[in-house]
Amino acid sequence: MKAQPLIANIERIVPLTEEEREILLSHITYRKLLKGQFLVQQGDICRYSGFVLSGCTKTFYVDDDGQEHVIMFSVEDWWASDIGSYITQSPADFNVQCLENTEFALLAYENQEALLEAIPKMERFFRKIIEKAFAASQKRIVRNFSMSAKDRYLFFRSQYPLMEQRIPQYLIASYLGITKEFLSKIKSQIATEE
Amino acid sequence: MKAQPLIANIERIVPLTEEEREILLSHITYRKLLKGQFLVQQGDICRYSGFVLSGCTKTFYVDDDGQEHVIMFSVEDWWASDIGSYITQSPADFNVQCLENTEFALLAYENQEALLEAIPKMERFFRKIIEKAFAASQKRIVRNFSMSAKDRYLFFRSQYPLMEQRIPQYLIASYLGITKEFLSKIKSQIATEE
DNA sequence: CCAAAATGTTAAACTAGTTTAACTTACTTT
DNA sequence: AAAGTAAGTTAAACTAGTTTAACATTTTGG
Repeated sequence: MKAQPLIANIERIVPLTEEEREILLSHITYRKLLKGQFLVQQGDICRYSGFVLSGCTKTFYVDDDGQEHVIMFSVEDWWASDIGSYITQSPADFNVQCLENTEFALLAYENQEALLEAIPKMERFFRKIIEKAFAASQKRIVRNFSMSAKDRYLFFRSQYPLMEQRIPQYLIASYLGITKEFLSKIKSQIATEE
Repeated sequence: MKAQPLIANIERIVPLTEEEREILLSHITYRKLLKGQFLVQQGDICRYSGFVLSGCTKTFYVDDDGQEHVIMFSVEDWWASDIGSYITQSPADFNVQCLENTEFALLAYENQEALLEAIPKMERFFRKIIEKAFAASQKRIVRNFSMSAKDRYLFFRSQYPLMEQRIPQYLIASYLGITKEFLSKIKSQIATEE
């Protein structure tokens, strides 16, 4: 069944009965987007949280100078959305765009509300995953201040060893908060060290 | 009653019955710490989430070179803890230290579990505040990459106009990810502009 | 299979922010 | 009121990372 990875992901935190699984699935829709298409665009209201079944997205902000800043990548088994916009149903600060053809299990905002009404223990699931994401985000802020660009790159590589093969370097540079030219320099420096 | 600000804070998100308020309060303890004392220390397990009734704390990380990096300040009506450590009950990455004599309403980890058992809708409260904190954290990451130190300082000043009066400049510099010397330079630059 | 577009590299000139160090000012404590 | 410590300032020398620009390589679509 298509949503198997989503069910598995949820049940790692809150086990569900067969009935609950069915209720859950009745609140989920599916959508395939092509490479380049957007799940949300800056300024729009983010109507969906997307659980990635296959493919890959980038979440990014375009600043006043037109520069892109990647804040996260989402691959299989991760969620993608602009949470700030989703929870308040107000205009998004971020864009979520597909880097590959991407298949999502979508939870529309209204459906999340209905789902939490129907299965209150799902509150627990969402609380736990956001807690984890928040803790990770705080640590990232500290890394950005306490580590050099080179060390952040090495950390990224060790934390997500598979991402580098699917994501262009200039987007990884953006995620690390540096220019693609400087990442290129770092990489050649690492290469000559070895 | 001492915990009034906490009750008010919670009821802005989930209204409680009189009975629920009592159950809630039975899970709360109170603690006063002096300026300089710690609610959590890096390496310890964070046993409490602290809601600040009066006073002020800094949450910070000390890196391998011994440098402090402030990730947040908590004043009245804010929570303070190392969430990563609290939720997993594993060693803390951060310190929470009082910048003033500080009075907390504490929610011990075991008590949070019991409280969520007793009043399931409290899940909703914690989910909502963490969602908000996470969205804010993501935006902060982007600001740190897309804005100059001067603009980050001006943003901080406009977002938290009262903090500057209670918190030493060198800690604000740390929060902004710059040295105290550079913040000093920024301030004199702003002063001559006006 | 070719052309164009997207991605990646190199290097020189530059700049935002750091480091070091000396000095000033403001709090505490006695 | 003195003395010590914590906090803030200034300025010169420095460096991590940016900018610009030219070129190399890979991927993609027609």
